[in-house]
Amino acid sequence: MGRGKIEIKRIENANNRVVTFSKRRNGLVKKAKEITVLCDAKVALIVFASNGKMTDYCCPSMDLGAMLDQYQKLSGKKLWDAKHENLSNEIDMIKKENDSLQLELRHLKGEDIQSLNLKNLMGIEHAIEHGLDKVRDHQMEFLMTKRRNEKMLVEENRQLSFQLQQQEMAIASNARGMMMRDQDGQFGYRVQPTQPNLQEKIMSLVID
Amino acid sequence: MGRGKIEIKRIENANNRVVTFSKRRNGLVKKAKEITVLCDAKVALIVFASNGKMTDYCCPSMDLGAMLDQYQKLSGKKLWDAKHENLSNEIDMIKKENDSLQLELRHLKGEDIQSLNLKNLMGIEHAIEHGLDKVRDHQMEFLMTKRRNEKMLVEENRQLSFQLQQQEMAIASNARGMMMRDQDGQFGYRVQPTQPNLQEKIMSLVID
DNA sequence: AACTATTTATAAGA
DNA sequence: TTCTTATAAATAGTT
Repeated sequence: MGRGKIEIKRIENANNRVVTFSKRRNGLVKKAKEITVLCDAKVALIVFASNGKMTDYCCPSMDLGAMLDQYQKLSGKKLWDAKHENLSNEIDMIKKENDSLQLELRHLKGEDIQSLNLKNLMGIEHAIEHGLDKVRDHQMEFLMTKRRNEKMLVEENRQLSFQLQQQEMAIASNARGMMMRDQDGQFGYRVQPTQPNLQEKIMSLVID
Repeated sequence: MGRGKIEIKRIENANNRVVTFSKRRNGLVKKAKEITVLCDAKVALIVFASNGKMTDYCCPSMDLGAMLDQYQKLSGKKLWDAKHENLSNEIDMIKKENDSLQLELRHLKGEDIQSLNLKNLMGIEHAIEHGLDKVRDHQMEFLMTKRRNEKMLVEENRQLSFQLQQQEMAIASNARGMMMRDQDGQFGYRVQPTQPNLQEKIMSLVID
């Protein structure tokens, strides 16, 4: 339908090919619209040019998603259902793993053990005992740390008291000389702990 | 293009509509194929007749699924991606639940407890102790059952031995009379336990 | 992008 | 549905 007849094979001249594509694509979309209106048909059309540019048409009465759902039903071919199935299978797998974890957890808590035989029970008992040992070991570490810290606190207190006492004595012995020169009492003494941050550190450990 | 010009509006005569649909659908598919070959284009076409019957065409160089993937990328519209997202989210949720179960499990086994504080440790200790109690209770039930079964076995043995002895005595006392009439010894005695299935039942319990 | 000679599609009829 | 055919529509090559 044109000045000359053409064979239906790839148009080698790139420019002609692009022009023809443009004309025929428009014709195709027009025809799609026409059959939609004339015949109550539902049409979905997607066209990619060789340069990747896309044109699409979908009848106004149904969106593409619905068209494709219908397509899958009628053709039996899977578009996204296959991907869905993969994901669903993965969900099933994880759920099963989850269930077995939950069961193992309940067993370790002594629940749902009615159906277990003696061998299983003994295995679980050993696992629990082992866990208990470890947890208690760790608690013990905590307590040891606490005790060490308490000892350090006590020692620190002792040193502080000692220093305080020494300084009070120094003040007392100097008081008389000071009284002579410092009428306003503007020079005082501050008591500084030897390791100023240590007490805070220790307290946080003890409270924890 | 035909014997007369027609307006592009729904064809009211049902028969004409069906006929026109058939002709134009063929034309549409033909044009789709032609542009595919002539212009290196990728075309997907789905047509539903008003009676629901479907026709589809997809260029040979790309399957419909790939076409639609591309469509989603280029158009930004979502076809199945939304459904996928839901499933993916569900997977993430279950995986998280899984992880926390695994962690709880490891804690009960005394693993990965370095980061726990004393309060958590004590909670876990109590859970473990409780579980251990329950498991041991249940083991104890097993052992009690076994012991009961052993007693029953012993009692059964005692009765069987007694019956055996009695029958042997009976045989011995009748043996002389028998010898007179039964030269071939074809008549014998079978020892039957009083409850033939009991031993098997008990054995299965003990072995379990 | 427009033009137009031709081919192609198809509406109506059988 | 299919075939036929007159005619409308699409479009290949040209400008």
